[in-house]
Amino acid sequence: MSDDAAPMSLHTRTENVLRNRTPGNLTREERDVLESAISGTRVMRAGQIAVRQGREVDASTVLIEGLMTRHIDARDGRRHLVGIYLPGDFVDLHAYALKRLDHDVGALTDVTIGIVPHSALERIQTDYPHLTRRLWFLTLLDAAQHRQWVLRLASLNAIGRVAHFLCEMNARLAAIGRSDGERFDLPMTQVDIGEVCSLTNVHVSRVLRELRELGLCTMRASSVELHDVPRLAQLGNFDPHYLYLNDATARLAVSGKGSL
Amino acid sequence: MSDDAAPMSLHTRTENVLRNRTPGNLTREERDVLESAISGTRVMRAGQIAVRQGREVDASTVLIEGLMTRHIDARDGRRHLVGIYLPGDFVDLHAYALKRLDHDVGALTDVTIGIVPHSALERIQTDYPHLTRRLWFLTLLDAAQHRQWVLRLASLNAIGRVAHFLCEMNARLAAIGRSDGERFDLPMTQVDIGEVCSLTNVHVSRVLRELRELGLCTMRASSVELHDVPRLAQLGNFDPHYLYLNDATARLAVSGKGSL
DNA sequence: CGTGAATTTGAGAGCCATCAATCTAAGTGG
DNA sequence: CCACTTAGATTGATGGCTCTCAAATTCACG
Repeated sequence: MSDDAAPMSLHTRTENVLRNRTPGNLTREERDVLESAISGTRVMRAGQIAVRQGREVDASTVLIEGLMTRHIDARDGRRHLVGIYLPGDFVDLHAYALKRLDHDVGALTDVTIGIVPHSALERIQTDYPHLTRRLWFLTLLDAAQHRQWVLRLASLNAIGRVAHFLCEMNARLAAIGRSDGERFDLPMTQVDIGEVCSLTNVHVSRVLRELRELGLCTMRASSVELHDVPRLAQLGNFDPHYLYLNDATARLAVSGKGSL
Repeated sequence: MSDDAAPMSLHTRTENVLRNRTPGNLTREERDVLESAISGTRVMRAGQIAVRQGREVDASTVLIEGLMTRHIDARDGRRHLVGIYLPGDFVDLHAYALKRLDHDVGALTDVTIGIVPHSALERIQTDYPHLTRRLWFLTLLDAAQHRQWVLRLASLNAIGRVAHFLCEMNARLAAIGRSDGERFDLPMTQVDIGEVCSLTNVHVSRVLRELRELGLCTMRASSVELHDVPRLAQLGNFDPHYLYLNDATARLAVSGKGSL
């Protein structure tokens, strides 16, 4: 379960953790400590479930490469995403204190993950109060994103929801160097996007067509291009403050232009 | 700002914190420590804003009496609740690590709150690792509730949302001894409920009528009576596991009957 | 008893779901 | 090299849930 797929140079596994977030990147020492808390890495195929709802777990997962989801299967048989995670995100850090999750964690694409035993987190909690607070902060970031997802469903219509989601992905990907502020890869199907925005794939298709016809963005295969970030942000009522990005990244996220 | 409204006997201010939650109530010592972290109490009138979005804060708030909300004003002028809080809940504990909130915190009714300076939380974090973890757990409970609110909006129709919300309130109120499992006070207007469930007050009215006609529950003024908790829970796809209640309370929350 | 807030009811409209068929692209095997 | 397969995307027609607008009614309270 923990055979390293390929040797990784020191820090490459945690380089994206809290990268470009506002209280500043992790210090060198914090990176070392966190890195050494990873007992091993693991590769999973798209579609696999990493953690099942209700199952007791004794390790958390940091996503190194790929896309993962938190999702809940509703009674109607449909799957609903309540979170989506990028490289550098802890997908189930909250399992450390919760022990059992209230949702599933799955791989949306092929992924590489790092395993962080809760025993290692215990040691961090007793020995590194500052890093502990950064980890706590990470789970609070999650909560802030959840609140924004509530707001997205509550206050936006279909096109606004998709615009908001694309803006969020653009901002978060830019923070980890995977978007230049306007263009990025997003290996999601229209069904996936529907599960995020609570829309049918049929309607997602119509919305993407409208965004295309409005000249706001194009999405072909897994490649997204935002042609007018400011107007998209307005359409989706997107304000990146909830992501706690540093200033440069936040500016990029609403203008599409700038440098990191 | 911190004149105690009325003298309170020791522990009455924190008696509801984590009460009947699953890793067990706070220990006597933890209660003492937490109680002494409260620098004072404050009374606020219904409708007042306690913390404004984006404002930097250096203290958190524990709700002692009354109802508070986390809400975000959308561009369309409508207010959307992203959380609702009961006595014993920390309404903005996350401000300790976040410093600036991504939402407003307001009083839904007249409330009494306890002020917990972040300096006191710092001391707890360095001196009481176990209590720190319980506090972390509290913020994770918030996140779990947020996820369920996402799911409520994403997967349920109007009547299901209201049913789910009433079940949640019943469960959480039962945990703090404010519901007998079927009957409780809930001083909210239909506009308020609409802001929770993302419905117009007009439609909330229709939904409550339908619930009444189905014999599932009646809500008059601020008093709620659930006539058939199991059917309500089914209608709202309500499963209280996300609240991490202890077993007795969880059973009560889906059956309406039982004792704590 | 008057006043304003909250609730209730009705009529009409719009957004998005549902159902169904078609189309495209990529991969597979003969 | 092409028929076949399959997942994903697209388009059209229809319907339902909930919003909007408007008016009436009830309730709390001074």
